Amino acid sequence: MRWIAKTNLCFKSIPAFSQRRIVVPECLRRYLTLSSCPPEWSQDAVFASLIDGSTHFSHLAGVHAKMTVLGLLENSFLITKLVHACSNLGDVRYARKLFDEFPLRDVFLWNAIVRGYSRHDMFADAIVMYSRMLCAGVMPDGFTFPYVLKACAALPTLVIGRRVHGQVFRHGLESDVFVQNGVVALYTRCGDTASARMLFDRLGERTVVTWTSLISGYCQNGQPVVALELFHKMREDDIYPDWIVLVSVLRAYSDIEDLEQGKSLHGCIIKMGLEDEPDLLISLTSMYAKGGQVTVARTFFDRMEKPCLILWNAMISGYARSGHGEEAVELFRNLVSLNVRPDSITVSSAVLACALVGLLELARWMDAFVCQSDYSEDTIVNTALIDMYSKCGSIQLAREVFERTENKDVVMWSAMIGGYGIHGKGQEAIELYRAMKKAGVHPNDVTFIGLLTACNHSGLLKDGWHLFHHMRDYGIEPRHQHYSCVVDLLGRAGYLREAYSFILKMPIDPGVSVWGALLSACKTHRDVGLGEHAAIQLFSLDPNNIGHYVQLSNLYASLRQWDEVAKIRVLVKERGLSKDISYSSIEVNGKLETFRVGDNSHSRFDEIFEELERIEGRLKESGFVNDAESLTHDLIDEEKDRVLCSHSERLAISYGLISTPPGATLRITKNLRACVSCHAATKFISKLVCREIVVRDANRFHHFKDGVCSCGDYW
DNA sequence: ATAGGGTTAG
Repeated sequence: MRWIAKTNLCFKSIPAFSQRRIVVPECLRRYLTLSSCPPEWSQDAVFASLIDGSTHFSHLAGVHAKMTVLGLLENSFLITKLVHACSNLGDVRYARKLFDEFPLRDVFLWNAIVRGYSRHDMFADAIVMYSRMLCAGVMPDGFTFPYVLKACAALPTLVIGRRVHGQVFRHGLESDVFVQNGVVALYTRCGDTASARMLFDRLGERTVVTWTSLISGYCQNGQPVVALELFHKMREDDIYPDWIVLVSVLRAYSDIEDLEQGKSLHGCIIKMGLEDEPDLLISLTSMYAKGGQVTVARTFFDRMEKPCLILWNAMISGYARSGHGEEAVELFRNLVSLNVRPDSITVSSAVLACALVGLLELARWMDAFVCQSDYSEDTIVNTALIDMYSKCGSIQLAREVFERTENKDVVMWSAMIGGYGIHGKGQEAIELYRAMKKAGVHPNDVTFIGLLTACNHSGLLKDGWHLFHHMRDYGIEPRHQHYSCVVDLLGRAGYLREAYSFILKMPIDPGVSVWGALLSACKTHRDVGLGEHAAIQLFSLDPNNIGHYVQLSNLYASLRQWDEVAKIRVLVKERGLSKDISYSSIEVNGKLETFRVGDNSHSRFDEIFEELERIEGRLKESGFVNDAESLTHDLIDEEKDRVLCSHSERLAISYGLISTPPGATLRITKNLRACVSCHAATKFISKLVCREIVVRDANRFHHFKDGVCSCGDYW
């Protein structure tokens, strides 16, 4: 008894100690070595404390051994506690062993084992144990269902979940808040927000958890606006938000791209004193990064001494999603060098970032990384790789990834089809589509966007038209993108009137993309009347987008209507817009060099300019004439030549020619669409210098070889 | 003992 007194620990203080979850102290461990318990002690209470105070599985094993010696294994209360503690400390198998060895199981013991499996994501086992419990004739209670429902929510279908929901009624638990929260979460997690909403509306009692389930459900099913409405209703109901519901609300603001509202919520979070909640910090990081405020996001990231993987992922994907590909790749390299193990989300975000950067050499590095990682078979990662390679200019390497992946889903097929699309390989895209159907994979709306784009870029009017009408056979309702593809298709081919009447017959409001497609077609075919009509729609729908003004101005310029061009320039100035600066980048030795129009800042400018002049001279010799239609100013011919020759694309080509070995492919990326004159010149140059030149413009890829372009002058 | 959240591909 003396050792107890010495440590100032009397029996009364044991429960307090167990609640604080302190490591089993030495004194209690010594107790385990005694052969019997002092008679005035309650053995049960001491062992309960020992179990609760264990912080390592080895402690529990010791306690279990002692219980065996003392013959305490008949006590269902203690066994339940042991099972519970074992699963908490990570050894569900040991918990199951204890469970199996104890034949007289009450509802508490059953709950403990179901909970153990559910908490460790072993959902099938949780459901199996639940059904065995029913077979054993034990009545589930209000604690059983939350665990079981959580397991059901993780299954891909609602079949079992619905059955369990029925059993909730049979056991009279339809007014238990915890159980009902589980049911609401079940339906939202399985994507059935309608059922979840119906249940929610009928509930008598709702806690912040109930609201959170539904709000996050709407977020995950692409209805952030509804999620936000619900959040405001929740506030009207005087439910005080906690940090978990705010996670979903931040995501909703991020999804509707309303950074201002997000910022003001951030202010509230600071006032509520929740800013240091690590998991809320992840949401804030993600929101700011996706919203383009990468510097702010980065300060959150840097604030953490040891960021968790999800924070890494949020930062990397945030960089990528806001167009900061290089920063994303750099951060991914940081992670790798710190020996942090990436998961499939990290890797797919990094692959997405590489697609954005566009360097083929970087793409190959990323591919090699994936191949030696745990994710070489991962469908999502490989889909990202296919997209990456096609955006980095190599449709062949994209196809290799496609071929080597075993499990192809619709998304992967669609990515490959879309890849052929932006490379102007319409026939290949259609062939692949046939193969996909043959493989028993059903197309979705994205598949058709890829197909229609492919038809567009290859001028396959009939095929595109046919495919568009084919969508309905699959029950797919066309979206804006599909309609704009068709308008593009008709418009490029010169069927401007048909395109316009097609727009008038659309069942949904034609948006920016549809009118944009029409305007662009009017520019190609120099139809001022219809072009102006399209432009007026665009100016009211999307007044701050400089691109529409440039398009209309170019249309006027192509018809030499300089007065109109000047009017547009005034309009642009009035609205305070400025023209996007055009630039081209070229990949040399795995590095990007960027040029703007008339750029003379490069260290090798003299050599570049010399090469440029040499090339222009040879072009003229072979009869090439610069087409001035893409200029918006009324210049004399000589000036036009000078401006066109110093277009960023030509500077990039010249630099490529002097800094790579003869015959090497040149890979160029432009931020805007290819201009008519440079496109024609590049075709000539490819033949003149016997080089393949790959140009990625804002829309698609052009492969120049032997004087022709893969786009067939159709872009 | 219970339920809710954050990061990926077209």
